[in-house]
Amino acid sequence: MDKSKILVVDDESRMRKLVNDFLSRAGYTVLEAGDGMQALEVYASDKSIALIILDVMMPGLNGWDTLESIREMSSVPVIMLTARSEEQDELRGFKLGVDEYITKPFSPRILVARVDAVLRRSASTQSEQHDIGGIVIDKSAHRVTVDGREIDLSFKEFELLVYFVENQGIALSRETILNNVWNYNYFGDSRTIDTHVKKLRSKLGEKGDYIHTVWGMGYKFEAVR
Amino acid sequence: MDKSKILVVDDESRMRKLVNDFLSRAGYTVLEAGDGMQALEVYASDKSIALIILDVMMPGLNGWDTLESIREMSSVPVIMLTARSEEQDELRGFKLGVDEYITKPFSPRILVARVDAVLRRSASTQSEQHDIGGIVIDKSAHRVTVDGREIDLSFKEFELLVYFVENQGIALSRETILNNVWNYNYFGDSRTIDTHVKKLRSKLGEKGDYIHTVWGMGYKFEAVR
DNA sequence: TATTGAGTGAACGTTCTGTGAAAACTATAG
DNA sequence: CTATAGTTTTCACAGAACGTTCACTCAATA
Repeated sequence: MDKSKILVVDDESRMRKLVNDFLSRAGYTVLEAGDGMQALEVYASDKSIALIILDVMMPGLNGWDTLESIREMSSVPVIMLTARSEEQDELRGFKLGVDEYITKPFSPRILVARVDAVLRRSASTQSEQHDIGGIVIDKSAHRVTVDGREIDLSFKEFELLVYFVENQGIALSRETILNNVWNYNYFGDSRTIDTHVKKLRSKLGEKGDYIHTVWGMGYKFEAVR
Repeated sequence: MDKSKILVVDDESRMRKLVNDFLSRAGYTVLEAGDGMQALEVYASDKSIALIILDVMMPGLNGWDTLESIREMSSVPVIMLTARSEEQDELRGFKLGVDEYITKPFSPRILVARVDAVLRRSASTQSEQHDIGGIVIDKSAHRVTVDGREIDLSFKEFELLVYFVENQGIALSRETILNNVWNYNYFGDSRTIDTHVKKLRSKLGEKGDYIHTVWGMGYKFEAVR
């Protein structure tokens, strides 16, 4: 399968770059537009774009107006970026066929997960499930079973485990983990990861040592002892 | 099974588009007509249409007159779209074989559910019924029994329960629930869901904990403790 | 052995959920 | 049209679950 093309529309270049980074790393091809007009031009000249991520609050053509114009030419999937404080104009969104909302600030993991989900949905209707060495993760049900036994994970623990599993065999620094599982504007102590790892390990029982410590570096998930 | 073809008749293009969107996403093929005359033409030239959704209030031929003409050529299933204020001419509808009414505003869930129901009914004479772990839901009778004992649910409680049951095992955010169970133009507090969940849980008795809280996320229905 | 990093349990502050009651809204009957 | 009962929504508070930090201990490296 080839990489899907995604158009990111935001007036803040910092935000565009950020989203671009995350999506590029997730294997997508990313195009950027700094305002609504530019977005329309870009999309008009390249209808192979699979998904558009639209910031709501922009000078000139705002996200909604831009979307309205886009809808005149296509029903391409759209994700709206909103600030927490901004009211989500759900009615408008619904009518215009918004597929998802992402509230700033968001974690890269969530961004990528939503993008994946929307693209998957637009392709087919399939439920995402991982199964690694006896650990079964059902993302849609937000459920994890170890050797058939369901275990109870908190939100962050779940997010962290999913991140580990989706990056099996790769040594991940605390920095990297923080950047991907936590919000991009998180500035806390990276040792908080240790605490979550501890809890994860204990909740995973004997499968807990699939989470390997890479001394002086970080952690690595691998389904072996 | 191939997609059923549905003809949507409404003078407001926005409304047509909206209904089209919802139904397309649900996997139906949608045709549109902007007035009664056009509807008659479209239907006359394509009798493979499985269902017609008719707005009552239209300039020119109104919904009723249009339906009358349609009935001269076919007994195709029909759903009438009415505004809350408009009186539902039930007698007339009954005589003309109206299958369902949908009152504006409606939620996507209701639209798709009614369409599904009508088409299913028109295919076989089966009444829609769920039976999950002792909870029996008769959708057409709008009745719920728990371990054989009938319980009394309000409209919203019923809708919510049905939505949960039809999405078993999936963690549903409040956002998602609001979008699907409430009207598309609902702007309220998502905590209202908590209140309904509370009442549902208590009315379901010990089966109440089939509704699981997914902390930091939403709720999930699962017929286990 | 000295130094640096990791494991751990407890404590704290934060965020989210459960809940009852009040308010707003609807439908119904008089 | 008004009163009334029932339903839905909002609100505020209490309590639970969670995320984070900290101080300490233990382990790895050189």
